[in-house]
Amino acid sequence: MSVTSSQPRRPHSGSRRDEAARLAVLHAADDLLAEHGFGALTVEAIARRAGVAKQTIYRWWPSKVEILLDTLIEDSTKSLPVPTDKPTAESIRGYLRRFARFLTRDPAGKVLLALIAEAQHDPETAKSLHKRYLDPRRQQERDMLARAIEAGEVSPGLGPDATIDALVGPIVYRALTGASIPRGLVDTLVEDLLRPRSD
Amino acid sequence: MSVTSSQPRRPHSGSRRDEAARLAVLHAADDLLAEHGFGALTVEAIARRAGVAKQTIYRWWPSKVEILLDTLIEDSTKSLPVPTDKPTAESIRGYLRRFARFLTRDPAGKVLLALIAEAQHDPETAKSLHKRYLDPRRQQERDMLARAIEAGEVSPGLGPDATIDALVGPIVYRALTGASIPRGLVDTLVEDLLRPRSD
Amino acid sequence: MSVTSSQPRRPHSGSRRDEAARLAVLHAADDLLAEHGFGALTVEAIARRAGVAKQTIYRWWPSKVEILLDTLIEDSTKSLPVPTDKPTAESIRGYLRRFARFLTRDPAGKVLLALIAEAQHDPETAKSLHKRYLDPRRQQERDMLARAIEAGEVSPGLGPDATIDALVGPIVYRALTGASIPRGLVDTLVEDLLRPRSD
Amino acid sequence: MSVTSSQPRRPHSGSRRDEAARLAVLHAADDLLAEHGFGALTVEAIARRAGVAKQTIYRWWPSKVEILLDTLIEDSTKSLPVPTDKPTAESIRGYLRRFARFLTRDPAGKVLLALIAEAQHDPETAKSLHKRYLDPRRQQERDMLARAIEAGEVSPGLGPDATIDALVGPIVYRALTGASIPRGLVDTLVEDLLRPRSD
DNA sequence: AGGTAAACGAGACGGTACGTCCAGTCTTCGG
DNA sequence: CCGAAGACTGGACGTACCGTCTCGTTTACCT
Repeated sequence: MSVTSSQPRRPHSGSRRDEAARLAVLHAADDLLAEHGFGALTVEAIARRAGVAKQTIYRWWPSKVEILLDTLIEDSTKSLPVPTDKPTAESIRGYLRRFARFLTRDPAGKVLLALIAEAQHDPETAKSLHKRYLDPRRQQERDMLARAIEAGEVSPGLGPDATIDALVGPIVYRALTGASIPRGLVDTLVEDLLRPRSD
Repeated sequence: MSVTSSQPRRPHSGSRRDEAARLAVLHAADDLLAEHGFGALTVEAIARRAGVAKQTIYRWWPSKVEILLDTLIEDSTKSLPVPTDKPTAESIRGYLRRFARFLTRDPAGKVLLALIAEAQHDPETAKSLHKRYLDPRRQQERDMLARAIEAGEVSPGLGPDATIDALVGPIVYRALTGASIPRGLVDTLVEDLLRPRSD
Repeated sequence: MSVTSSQPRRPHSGSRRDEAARLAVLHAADDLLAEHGFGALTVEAIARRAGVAKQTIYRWWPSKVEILLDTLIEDSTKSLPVPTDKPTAESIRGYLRRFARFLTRDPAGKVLLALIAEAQHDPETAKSLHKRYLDPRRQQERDMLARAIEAGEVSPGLGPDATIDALVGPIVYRALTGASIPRGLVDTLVEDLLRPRSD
Repeated sequence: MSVTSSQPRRPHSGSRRDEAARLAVLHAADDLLAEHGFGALTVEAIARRAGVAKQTIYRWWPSKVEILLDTLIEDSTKSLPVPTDKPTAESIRGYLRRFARFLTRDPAGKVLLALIAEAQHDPETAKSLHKRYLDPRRQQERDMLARAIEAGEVSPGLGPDATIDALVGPIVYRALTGASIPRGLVDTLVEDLLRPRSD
């Protein structure tokens, strides 16, 4: 018997998790958020759009927040990596610019804003968002900052977390209030907060 | 003697808007948000708690967002006025500290966070929030800043709105992520962003 | 403008129960049972068919069994009254014949069979069926029988309930098993069970 | 009968139908019906209880009705045989008494009631119930009756099926309505219906 | 002083989404 | 090839709120 029908033609798999369904749900959630806003983001709508039964969603995700977290983590790992190579002020500025762009342009950025918003309404969301997204990312950002300080590139007047919040906060806040994020804002933040007067 | 009846004992009024009902709704909304979180803040629950018919709410407020805006405006006018008297760096720092305290301690601060959150989900909320709260307050903040600049007290490296966002953003962001706002953060923000290096 | 629109034009009433909705539900349930069988008799289908919201059903009926009981009581009061006037063997025979006809021909008869069936699956149904239908009707039947005995028309060899069950049981059983109920069966039951040999 | 292999030590057999699984399903169905009523009798629950995969059930039984029919046939063959030996009125009365006892006491009797009930809801069940249980049994009962008539033991005023229904109907009906079946009822039915007035 | 109009509480209504449960089908994997 | 395991679509369940509506009652204003 030869190699016949080696292409993976399977309507849906069976005893193992259906990867196609997983992706369909993730994309459906993303698309609905982008196209019709958070109000349209119901589990029923996701299921409808993904061509999947509601139960399949509830089997794998405890809530729609976790779906969004999945898409956010996947997307932001790809399109918004924290720099690990050159610990320079320049690379930090680049990261913040990409972050600003991510929040205002990339659909995945809307997902983060939506999750921050949802976290205000629901403590469970707050916990998940921290544990699965904010905290790990913050750790990487702290590393980035620590290496830049060690290299003598920057010397902030605040502790690591406060410094990062001072940089990131204005960007997030403007995104949340629908304002654009001008290049000069990021530059000035980096300039004023990472290189204080006294040297 | 006897008839005292100075207390407003009227089962319900008649042909004019019932002020007692208005206050009952506002307080019910506030209380529910504080006690049981945003999830419990349904129109039905507000009506139940306020001892008011649902229709009475819909008659006067187009949505529960407007209820929250009413409470927010009332409360933040009282407990968080924008300084108008002395245009000094010190008074700006004081304002920011009170703002930080408002967001993290005052129940009314939670209302602002909830509205910023809701604005991510619903454009109508975003519009109302800007028009009725953020924009007017921002105008006062711009005035405060302009007078301080004119008085030579501060000289920020950014335009007015960007400067204010750079100060306010970190505070809001930390509040949104459930972090405390240390005194040093506000001080350093004011120091670094309002009195940049002289060159 | 005169007496115009004295006819009761009201789309739906408001604060009082909507009689039109009540009837729509009852008829929808009846129709669905008749047209598509018990399997199609879901609350959702009834709501759909009646043009009524599901909640309107749950507001007034604790279960679909109670809906069926309502239709059954209403219908069988009309089309299958227990004779109250002439306490003769003939009137009893007539009643049994109408009962047989009701079970096999009248759509409302199917409702009774369905409820007897459902009572086997669910004790709550059994309780309701007895309390609201079987018991009151049985009381009337006992009265009918007692008066006939008193009048010397009949003299059964069994107690009242056993006698009635001996008459009614075969009819119900044949209906349940999809058999027809020949005239002679009813006649012979009356003959053999109500007028025993010894006199 | 050879090796008997009385200890049932086989985890599961392999290529032939697993008798242990078959029995486990049958008993699980019986037990669930007896313990938790018809409502608990879902295919999933049977599979769970029997320690068997759902598919194993669907492979061998087209529906849960057929499972119940299997148990019913097996049980009622054992505990409720139709008399074949002595064609007397007495043996018929004995059979009816055992039948009454079967319906009200034996768990397997509940299975028959449940199947009669289910047949009202689903035509497929009605067909199966007749074909596999009611019709064959009825044939035996007709034989029993015919032999008794031929022997001059009884002389009913009705045709065979009507006669049997007149005897069985009251018993089934009382069982369906949760009533007890007094000894005198069976006696009187036999007396009045099988030995009518001599004229 | 009486009549009218508005606001009130109450709550029924048609809807939409929730999260759960089961039916019946399908696929994988081990024996 | 059988059976255990279990993922999958589909659809009904009963609940919670939504925003709209109508009822009957209660004032306040305006003739």
